[in-house]
Amino acid sequence: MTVRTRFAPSPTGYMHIGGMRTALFSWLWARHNNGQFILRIDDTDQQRNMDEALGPILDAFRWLGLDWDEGPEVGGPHGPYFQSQRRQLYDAALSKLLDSGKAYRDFEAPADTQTQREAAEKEKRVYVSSRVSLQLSEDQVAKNVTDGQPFVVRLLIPRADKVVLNDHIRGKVEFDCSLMPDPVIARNDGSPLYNFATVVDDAEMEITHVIRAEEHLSNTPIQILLHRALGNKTPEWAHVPYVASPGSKEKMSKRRIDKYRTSPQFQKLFELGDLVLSRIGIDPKSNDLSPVMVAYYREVGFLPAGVLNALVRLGWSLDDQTEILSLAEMKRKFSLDRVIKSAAGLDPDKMLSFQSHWMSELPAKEKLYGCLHMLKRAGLIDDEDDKETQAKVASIIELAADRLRVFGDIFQLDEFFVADDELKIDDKNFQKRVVKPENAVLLLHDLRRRLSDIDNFTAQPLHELLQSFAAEKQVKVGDIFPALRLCVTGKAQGVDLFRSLELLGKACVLRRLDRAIGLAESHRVP
RNA sequence: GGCCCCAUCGUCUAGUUAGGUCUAGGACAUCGGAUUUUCAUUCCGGUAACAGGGGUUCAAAUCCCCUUGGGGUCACCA
Repeated sequence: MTVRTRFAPSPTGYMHIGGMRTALFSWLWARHNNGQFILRIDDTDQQRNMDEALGPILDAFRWLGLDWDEGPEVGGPHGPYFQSQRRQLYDAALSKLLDSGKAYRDFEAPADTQTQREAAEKEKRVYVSSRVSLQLSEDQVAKNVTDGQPFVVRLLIPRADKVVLNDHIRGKVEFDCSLMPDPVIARNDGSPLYNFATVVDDAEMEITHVIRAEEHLSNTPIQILLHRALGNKTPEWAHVPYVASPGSKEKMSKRRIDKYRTSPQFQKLFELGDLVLSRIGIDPKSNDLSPVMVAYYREVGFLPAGVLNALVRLGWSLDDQTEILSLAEMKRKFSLDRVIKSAAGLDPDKMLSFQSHWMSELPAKEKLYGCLHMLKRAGLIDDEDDKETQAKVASIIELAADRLRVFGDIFQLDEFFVADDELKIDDKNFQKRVVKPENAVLLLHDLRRRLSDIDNFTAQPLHELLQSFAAEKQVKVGDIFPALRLCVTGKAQGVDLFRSLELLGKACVLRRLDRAIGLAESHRVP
């Protein structure tokens, strides 16, 4: 039997990071078993712009490299893959249930149903459907229908039964049917509801394993009952725990983003994100893009491998050691029985650590392209394809080394891209190391002269020059290096100073030095 | 509230199915130390957990029960 799994998102306009993890598990299980992964769009209740709503979801899959064998854009033998276009299937299944008496038309007014529900709640009694419409004779039902009496179709729950499911992750779970109201499976106009459409589609698409989030566990007995009523072979189930927000056990949610913003666990991620997004023209305070969404990580400059690695280790482990896994390895080694049962909180720190690892593994060329793209978006370079620009950026990346965890980190080296008079100088440190010390400006004046005299403006000679300069002036290198750094990069610390000087070039270094000295002097004489 | 699910370091987890090899292992974070002109890296080391209570057993993180805590779900949403 070929394993067939599916992911069935509703087109919401964004891809949830937790949903992505569920999808990953589902994809992994299919691929691990050389099976098929199907994407189906649950749009029974949507009337919005499909491109806008579905685009980001497909983009997220493509970005992470999770392909689908059947679904939107690729089609397949069980299409269409949009529930809104599969009405005939649902109609047929509905007639079948109605004809066999396994479902019934319920003419009870919604208000009445609601009242009973509330009454039951008030009396602390379990609510089950009144089934008054079941008393109606066949003729009466027919008459009601022709009269246009509104109704819904409900599945007739076999109240004497128990539903036992053997979940791949949760083990044996039992539900008592006597406690279940008859669920509505179709509206008056015959349009199907989620539970019903899902069952019809899962059967028609020959899904063998339904791998989905834990919150669907309570839907499962209904779906099993529906499969039985329809005479389908019931698929196997695996209910994956949801992804919780950092430091809590609550399901991560787009709506709580403002709360996450102030959570200490999320701090680093938001700081990083804010910095990068504001550079590339995305309002970081807008909630259109947030760490709840897959797109956030792409925009900030995460690698698919980093995100994937973080996601797969959320609720799944291979053994007591393995942390780093490529997609290919995951595919080989994934198994459902090693998925944990409890909800796991997303850990931004660990995510960033995975990301750092995969960034360090990335070939230089790809690092270059990623950074070029970022710089271009921020307007810090004009032409991504310009050879000279590429060579410069490549050198900067090499300088940055492991400081570059995400592509957006390239902005922390913006001193190499901004115009001299736009260089921002860390004022607090500038005061401390340049303005306040008695001899600093004097030393810098001297140093400037020496620097302008040097012909071979490369790291090694520069280093030697600085060293002998310090010795000659009888100052500690620790006094002069930081001051110089502040003047030419604006920062108190950073990448190798001498290679930075080399890269910036003599002219630029001298200009910046002049500007900084001027600034320091004007500071001093207020 | 009903139903269902879950419970090991701050976090992600190994160990639970087949009780002993667990004085509970790893990773991230954190704190020291070494390296580094600075920062980052790297290396070395430290702190840190079986929710509580009862059983069963020679032996319990592991099995059973209760309590507590956390979560999900209770729609003519998906």
